[in-house]
Amino acid sequence: MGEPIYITIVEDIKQQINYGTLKPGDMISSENLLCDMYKVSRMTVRKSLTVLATEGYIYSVPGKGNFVKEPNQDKYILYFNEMDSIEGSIEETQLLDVNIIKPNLETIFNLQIPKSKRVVVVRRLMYIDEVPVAYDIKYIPYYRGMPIVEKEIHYATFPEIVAKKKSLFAIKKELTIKVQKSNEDITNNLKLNNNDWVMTIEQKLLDELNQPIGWGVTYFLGEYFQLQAVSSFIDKSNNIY
Amino acid sequence: MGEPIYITIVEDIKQQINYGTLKPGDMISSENLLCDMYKVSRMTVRKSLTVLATEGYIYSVPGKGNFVKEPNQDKYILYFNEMDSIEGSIEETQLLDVNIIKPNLETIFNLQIPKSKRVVVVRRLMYIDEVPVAYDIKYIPYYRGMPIVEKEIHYATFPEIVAKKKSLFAIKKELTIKVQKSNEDITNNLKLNNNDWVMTIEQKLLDELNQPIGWGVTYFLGEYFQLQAVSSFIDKSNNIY
DNA sequence: TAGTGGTCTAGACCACTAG
DNA sequence: TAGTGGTCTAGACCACTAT
Repeated sequence: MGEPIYITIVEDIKQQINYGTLKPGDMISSENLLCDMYKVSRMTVRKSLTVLATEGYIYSVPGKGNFVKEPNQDKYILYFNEMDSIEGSIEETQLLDVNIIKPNLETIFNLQIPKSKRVVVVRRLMYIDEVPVAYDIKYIPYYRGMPIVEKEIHYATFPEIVAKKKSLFAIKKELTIKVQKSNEDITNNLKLNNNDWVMTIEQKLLDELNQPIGWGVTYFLGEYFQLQAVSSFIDKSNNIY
Repeated sequence: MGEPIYITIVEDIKQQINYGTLKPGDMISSENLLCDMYKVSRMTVRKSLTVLATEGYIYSVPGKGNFVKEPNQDKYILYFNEMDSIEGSIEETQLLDVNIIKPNLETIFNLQIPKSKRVVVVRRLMYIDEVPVAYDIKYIPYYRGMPIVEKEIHYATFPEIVAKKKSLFAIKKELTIKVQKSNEDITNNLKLNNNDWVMTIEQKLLDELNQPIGWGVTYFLGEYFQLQAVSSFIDKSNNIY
C-alpha cells in the first residue's frame, strides 16, 4: 500500500471510465459526495479530480459538476528530430554551405519578413553508410552581428541554431509532413532518379509572439524514413468546456 | 484583474524561464520562500508548481527542491484520423469487402494471435472528386458472434470498428508513418503507375493490457496527403527525475 | 538538525447553476 | 435557496536530503 489516497480515488474513477460504468457526458459524484465516500477532505478529492482533468478523463463545469470527457481519439504524441528520426540514425553530416541571400517569395511568406530583409541559408546533407539519406535546408532571418560559425551549425538541430540567446522554452514549432516528387536540386543532392518521391518535413519555428524565427525543410529518402506516434489523451487546458 | 493568485505565480515563473533568468537545471525558490514572497499559503504555491510541472516547465525532487526542466524539443502533438487527415477531406468511402481469413505471418505477428485464429479483414477505398486517394485495410481478430454489419463499418474509424463494447479510453494506439513503393494490390486499387510511391500509415490498437485488438494500414496518394504537428512540452508524468 | 517537498485536514468565502 | 465547483488559509505530520 502506502499509495496516497488521492491516487486511489483517481484509479477508482479511471476504472469506472475504462470499463464503461461511467460514459462520456456522465456527471461523476460531486466533490462533497466523494469526500463522504472516501472520508477525506475536499482538497484531497479535488487533487484527484485535477489529475483526472489533466489526463483528459474529465472536465468540470462550475456550478454544475464534473463530467466524463469524450476521448480525443485523433490526438497523438510524435517524436521528431531531423538528426535522429531516421532508421539507424545519421552517421555523418555534411555542411554544404552557409549563405546570405535575398529571400524568394516562399521564404518571405514563411518567415513573414519584408523582401528587403536578408536571410541566412544553411544547407546540410546527412549520410548513413556513405549514402546521402537526407537533404536539409534552413532559412533564418539575418541580423547584424549574427554569428555564423560553421562548426556550431554542423551538427545542431534547428532550434539550437536559431535560439542562441532565447530560452528553448519560448520556441513553438510546427511540423508539416508530406510526400512529394523530388525537384532537380533534391535529385542532385540525394542522388535520386528523376521523379522519385521524397518524404518532406517542414519545420517552422515561432517565438513567444508567434513571429516566425526560422523555417526549414528536410527531404528524406523514403527507404530510410519512418515516424512513430502514440495516442494521447492529455490535455493542456484543464478547463475546456 | 480577478486573476487567481496561483496563476500570477505560474506566469511569473514561466516568464523567468522563458527569458532565461531561470535556466534548465536551476533550482527555483523553495515553497516556503515563495509563500513569503507572495504572502500566500503553501497550498496556493503548490498549486502553481503543479501547473508548471504538468506543463513541463519544472520537476521536483523530494527533500531537495523544484528545478527547471530541460525542454523536450522533439515532442509534438499530432492529429490524425484516416477519414479526414487528408487535404479537402474524404467525400466518399467505398467498402470493398469484409472477409474472414486465415492470417498471414505479418498479421499473426501484428495481432499476436495463434495462427489458427481467424481474422476479419475490412478493405475500403476513399475518394475525392471521384478519384481514389486512399486504400485502407484493417485486420481484427474474429470472435464468435461478432457483428459484421457493413453499414456500420462503412464510415467508421478504426477504434469505432473495434471497440464496440470497450470504452474508447481503454484503447491505446500506435502510428507508424512511412513512404513505400506501391505493390500490385495498391497499384490496382489506387490506379497508380507501377513503382509509384504511397504514404503509408500503420495503426495498431492495443487494449489496457497492451494486447493488440486491431491492426491496419492506410495507403494514401502522396499528392493528397499531409500531416500537421505542433510542439508540446506537456508531460504526463509530473515527477520525472 | 534544519530544510525540502508530499500528503492531508477542516474550515472559509466566492461565483455560478438550478429549481 | 441549496448545491456545485474555484480559490485560499493555517495549520499538521511524514519521508527525504543535506550538513
